[in-house]
Amino acid sequence: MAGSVVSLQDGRGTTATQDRILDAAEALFMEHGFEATSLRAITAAASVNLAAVNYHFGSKEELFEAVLTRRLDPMNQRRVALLDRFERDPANGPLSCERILVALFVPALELARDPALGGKNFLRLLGRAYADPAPFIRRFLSEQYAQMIARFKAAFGRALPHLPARELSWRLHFIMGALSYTLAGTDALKLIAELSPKESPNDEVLLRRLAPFLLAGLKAPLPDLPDVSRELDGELDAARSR
Amino acid sequence: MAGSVVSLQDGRGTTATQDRILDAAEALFMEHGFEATSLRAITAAASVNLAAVNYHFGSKEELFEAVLTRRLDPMNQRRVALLDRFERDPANGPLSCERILVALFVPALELARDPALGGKNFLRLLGRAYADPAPFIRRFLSEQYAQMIARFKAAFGRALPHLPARELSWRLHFIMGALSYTLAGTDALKLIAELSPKESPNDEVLLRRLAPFLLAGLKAPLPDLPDVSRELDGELDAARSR
DNA sequence: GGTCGAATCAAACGACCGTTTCAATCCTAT
DNA sequence: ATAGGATTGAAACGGTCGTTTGATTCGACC
Repeated sequence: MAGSVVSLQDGRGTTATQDRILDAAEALFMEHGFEATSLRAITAAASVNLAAVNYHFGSKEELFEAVLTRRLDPMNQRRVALLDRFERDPANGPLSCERILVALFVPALELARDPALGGKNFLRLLGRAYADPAPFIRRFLSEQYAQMIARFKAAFGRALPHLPARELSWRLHFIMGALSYTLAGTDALKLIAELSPKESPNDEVLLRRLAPFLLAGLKAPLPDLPDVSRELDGELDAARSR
Repeated sequence: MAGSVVSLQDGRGTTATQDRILDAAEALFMEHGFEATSLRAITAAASVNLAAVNYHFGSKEELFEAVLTRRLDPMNQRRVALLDRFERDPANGPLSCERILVALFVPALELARDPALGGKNFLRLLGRAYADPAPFIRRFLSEQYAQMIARFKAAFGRALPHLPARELSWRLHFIMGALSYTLAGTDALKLIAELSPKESPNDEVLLRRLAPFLLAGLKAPLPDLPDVSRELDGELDAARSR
């Protein structure tokens, strides 16, 4: 029970043991997922006693949340802070979609780039968590993201005044999906190595390809009755009567 | 061992027991993932003896592959067949991106729509599998998808002759990512209910929103040095020196 | 220097896991 | 009808799981 009160042994509220556990858990959760990673594997990798996890974090689920919070919370705060700074900057008039997307991407890039901050491992873990239907994970993520998403939705809404709110919500959903899938990408790294053998396979070239793609999707004309939709109708009718 | 030879008890090469196992496994794998779903839970839900899975499928992993193959194989064959039909159709000249995307989406929609074909459950399971780094899952999926992806990449390449092959590969990757994430979507159904309370929350409205978004991304101008890229550079430099 | 809480440790708990075994049963083909 | 393979059944195998316990060590403070 004493573990629930943060230690004051160092300035950041965590002990060396807790940090070693978090580092090992981050790497193993990323590689095998939550369910398939055992506390014994984590404590062995961290050179720590098995009971230390339950002592310091309470349970395996709480450890998982701590792993996510450690990186996700600062990243989302940086995102909102960056957006605030852009919005207050009087030089550029109304905020463009490009700059909003920059505020969304740059903190993720900084995290991926700085090995001391966890780097690529964490982004892959985050992408996995996004696809996990476990209730406690979904609850945790939506709580963590709710504020940030709301802020960015408002910003995009001002940048795209002609876009109905409902349509914007969908497109933001698609953006977060493509982003998390791309970052989780077990295949993405392989793809980079195959396609760009000269570029070092970091997440930066990845996001630099993703941004124009998403921007075009964001600005796409309204799909009231676009070609693809009509063709979809026709094909589905044809398929139904086959 | 005898189970490895398919029974001839019915016309489709599977027994009623095997079908019940596949149905139960599909639902449970979808809900809890591969690792967190036990054979005991599957066999109990299927009202089948525990040993039946190892008898009929060999192992838990092979059962998982059988669950995927049952739906995925016909769906991808339908995709390629549809694309073939479009390409051979002399009426419409060179194939448009819209029609290629239709060939990619319609078989998924048919599967999602027909409850007898497994419906939404399977698409969610597929989305999960896409994000799973387990080696046997990744190997299986890339084998299953390799042919289909290659065919569609070639088709898109003809429809977008100005787009370098490398860029096209990236955008196809993004498309498959957004598609699988959206279909896996634990959040998507919730989003539909919130945004479109009048529409029945099926996958069709979902894909109808996704298609225009992805089409715009596909046709996006080349990101040689787009605004967002330059802004990204600037912001990253600024962040580095902070 | 002794005290007291925080932290670590080895060991065990009960539960559940995937898989195997082998006898009992079913179904088909002779 | 009956032989023989295909299928099902109950039970157990060895392991691993998350969590708990109770003793032991550590380190700051009066």
